[in-house]
Amino acid sequence: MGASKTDQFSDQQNKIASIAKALGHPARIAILEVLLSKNDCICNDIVDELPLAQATVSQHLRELKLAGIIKGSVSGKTICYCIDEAVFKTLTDFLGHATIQIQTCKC
Amino acid sequence: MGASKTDQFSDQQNKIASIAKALGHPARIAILEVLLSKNDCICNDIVDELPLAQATVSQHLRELKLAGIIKGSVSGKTICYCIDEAVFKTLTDFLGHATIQIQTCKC
DNA sequence: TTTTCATATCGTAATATTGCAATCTGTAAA
DNA sequence: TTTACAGATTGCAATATTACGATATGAAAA
Repeated sequence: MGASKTDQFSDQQNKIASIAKALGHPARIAILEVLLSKNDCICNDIVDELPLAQATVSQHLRELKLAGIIKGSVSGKTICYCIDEAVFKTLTDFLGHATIQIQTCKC
Repeated sequence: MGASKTDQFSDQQNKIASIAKALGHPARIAILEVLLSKNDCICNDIVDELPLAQATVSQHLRELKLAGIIKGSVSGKTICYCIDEAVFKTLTDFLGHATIQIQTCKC
């Protein structure tokens, strides 16, 4: 074995996990921060601001795209990356609901 | 290479990423859901409710513990696991701030 | 003390992720 | 067209994660 037993869990659980997983790397958090801080979100800017090679950044962007967190649209010679608020919200909602349910620990 | 270049990113970025990473597996989402749904959070219950072997569940609990998301305190023969609201909040806050900053995409 | 039960840890195999150089693709300028 | 540039993809090596059987640990019950 070694592979995740994703089929044993609900779609909801897998969905939330995959979004969280996509956020589970400092480079991807850094990418989001760059996207958030700019109006014009061109990939080259991101590469310039990260301590990683172009190929690696492109790969991280792919992960974020696969999880649905960002969307990229071709804009001439460059690509415009934007955050998809809706998908982002799936995780926020889960965390919100969870937080409400947290009880004072009896132990 | 292959290892994460964590030292190239800020403590904040690493912290948020590590919490998100810990949530990045459906089994760990399922574990949290079990913990949230019960007042008495004994590990054995968790094992019973997950489609994974005891050793595997224990390992997932360890990951959540390492990320600071849950805390386990020995309670006689069993262990009581509880969610740490504060650490949980670190991610919620990041997502909250991010959401506010999201701008309508110009592209 | 021996047994039993709950959980952790170890060892190991399968698979996934991370990172980068090199290369490919597609667009716009020359 | 050729050139140049922005990104994506490929291939590969290093490392990390996932899963589980087997075993260890530690506490209460017998």
